[in-house]
Amino acid sequence: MRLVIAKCSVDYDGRLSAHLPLATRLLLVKADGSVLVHSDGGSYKPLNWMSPPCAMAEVEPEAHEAAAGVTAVWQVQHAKSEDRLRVLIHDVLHDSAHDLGVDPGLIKDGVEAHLQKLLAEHIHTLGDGYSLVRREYMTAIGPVDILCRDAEGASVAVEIKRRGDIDGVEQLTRYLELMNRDPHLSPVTGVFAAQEIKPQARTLATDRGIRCVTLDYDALKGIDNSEHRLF
Amino acid sequence: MRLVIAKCSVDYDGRLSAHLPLATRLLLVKADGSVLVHSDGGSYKPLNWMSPPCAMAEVEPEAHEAAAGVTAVWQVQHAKSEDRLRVLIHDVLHDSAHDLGVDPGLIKDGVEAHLQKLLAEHIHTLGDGYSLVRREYMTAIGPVDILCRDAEGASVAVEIKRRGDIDGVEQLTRYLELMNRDPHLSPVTGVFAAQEIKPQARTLATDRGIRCVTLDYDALKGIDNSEHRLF
DNA sequence: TGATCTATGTCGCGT
DNA sequence: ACGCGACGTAGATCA
Repeated sequence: MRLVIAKCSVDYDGRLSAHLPLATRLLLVKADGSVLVHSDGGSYKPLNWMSPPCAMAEVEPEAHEAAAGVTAVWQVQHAKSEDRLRVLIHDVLHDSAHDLGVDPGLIKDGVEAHLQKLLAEHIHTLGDGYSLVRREYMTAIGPVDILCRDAEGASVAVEIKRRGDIDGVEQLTRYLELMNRDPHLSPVTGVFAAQEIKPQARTLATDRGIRCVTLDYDALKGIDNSEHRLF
Repeated sequence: MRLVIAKCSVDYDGRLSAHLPLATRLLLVKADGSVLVHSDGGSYKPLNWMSPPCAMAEVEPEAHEAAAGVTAVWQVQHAKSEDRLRVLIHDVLHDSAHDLGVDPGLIKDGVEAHLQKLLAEHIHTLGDGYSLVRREYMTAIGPVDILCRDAEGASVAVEIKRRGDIDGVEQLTRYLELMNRDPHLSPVTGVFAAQEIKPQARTLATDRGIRCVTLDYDALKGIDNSEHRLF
C-alpha cells in the first residue's frame, strides 16, 4: 500500500465524466493497483477512485500540463472496461509504502439472513400454534422470506427486513397478490416483520391488512441460547 | 488527516455487529473525526468505518486487553446514534498527520439527466407520431420523467431508468394509477424505458400493460450528432 | 456466468 | 428533519 499526499487534479472518464480541481488530497494505491482519492472530510466514499482489476502507469505529463506545473501523471486504466482515471500531480508532500499482507476479513452478525433464521426457528413468536412451512418459499416473482401456517392452518407469508420501510410492504403485497391467486395456498395473510418499522410503512401495511411485528434480535438470540442450554 | 499503519483488531457495534481479527491495516482519521479502516485490497469501501458526525477518544486498554498486547484503544462514538467503533492497537508502524484544507469538490457530467433529455428530444423513437408534452411532468406524488402523446393523441407516461428493475415499474404504476383518475389525462398508458431491463421487471410491467423499451444511449447520441451535423 | 437482493449502503434533492 | 430516488452503487448468493 502506497500513501501519497499531493496537490493534484483528477479526471475520471467511464460510465460518466468527473473532474476534481487542483487541491491537496490523499492518494491511496493498494496492492492490487486500485487507487482511491480522498479528501479530509466527507464519508468513507472517495472523491474519485478506480476499482480493481486495473493497472496504474506513471507517465510523463504533456507539454501544456508540464507548463501548468504538473510534475507527474498517474494513468489508471480498468482492465475490463474503458474506465480511466488520470491524476495530475503538482506537489508531493508525502510518499510512503507499507506492506500490510492479506487481511483475514470481516465477520458480521445481525444481518437479515440471521433474523430470518432465528424467526424461522422460533416461528411461534408470531402467535400460538404457528408452524413453519419453509424459508425462501419460491414464487414466480421471487422468494418469500418465510411461509408458515397459523393455528387454524391458514397460510401466512412473512417478509423480514432489518429496517422496515415502504418498499418492503410493496414487496410483500406483490407476493400476497400472487399467492392468493393460487387455490392451494389461498387465503394467504401477510406479516411484515422488522427490527424497526417506519411509521409510513406501518400505516401502509395496516391499511392493506398486513400485520406488523417488531423483531427483537437480542431477545430471539436469547430464546435461542436458553433453548440450547437445555441440552 | 492522520494516517496510521498499525497491527490492530476492530469491533463495530450498531446497526449490526462486526469484528476484524488482528492484522496490519491502514487507519485513516479525517479532520471531522471520521475513521476509515482499510486493508491493502478490495474496493473503495473500508473494512470498517465510522461516519461523521462522530468523536474519537484514545483511551487506556483494559487490563486483559493490555495483557493481550494492546497498547492503545481508539473509541469512536457516533454523535447521533449508538453506533460505536473500537480499534485495539497493538503495534504502530507509521503515524503521520497532514493538513489538506477544504476540497473544492467533484464536478460531474451526468448520465440519467442526459438520457432523459435525449429521449425527450427524440420522442419519436417511441413510435411514429409521438409528441412531447413535457419533461418532469408534476403529479401529486412526484414528477413523471416524460409525458407525451401517441399518434392518436392519447397520453403516455414514460419512466426512464438507467437500469430498469421492479422498483421502477412500481413507481410508474403509482403514477399511472393517479394520472388515470384525472379525466383531463385519462386514459394514460405507460412506457418503461431503460438501457437495461431486468427480466422480472419486464414480466411485471408486461403483466400490467406497460410497454418496455430498451434505450440505446449511443444510438440516441448518434441521432443527436447526425441531426446536429445537418446545421 | 448471469440474475437477483442486501447494504452499517451513501449521496443529493425536494418538501 | 424526513422521504424518495439515483448511484461509476458494491458485494453475496444462488441458479
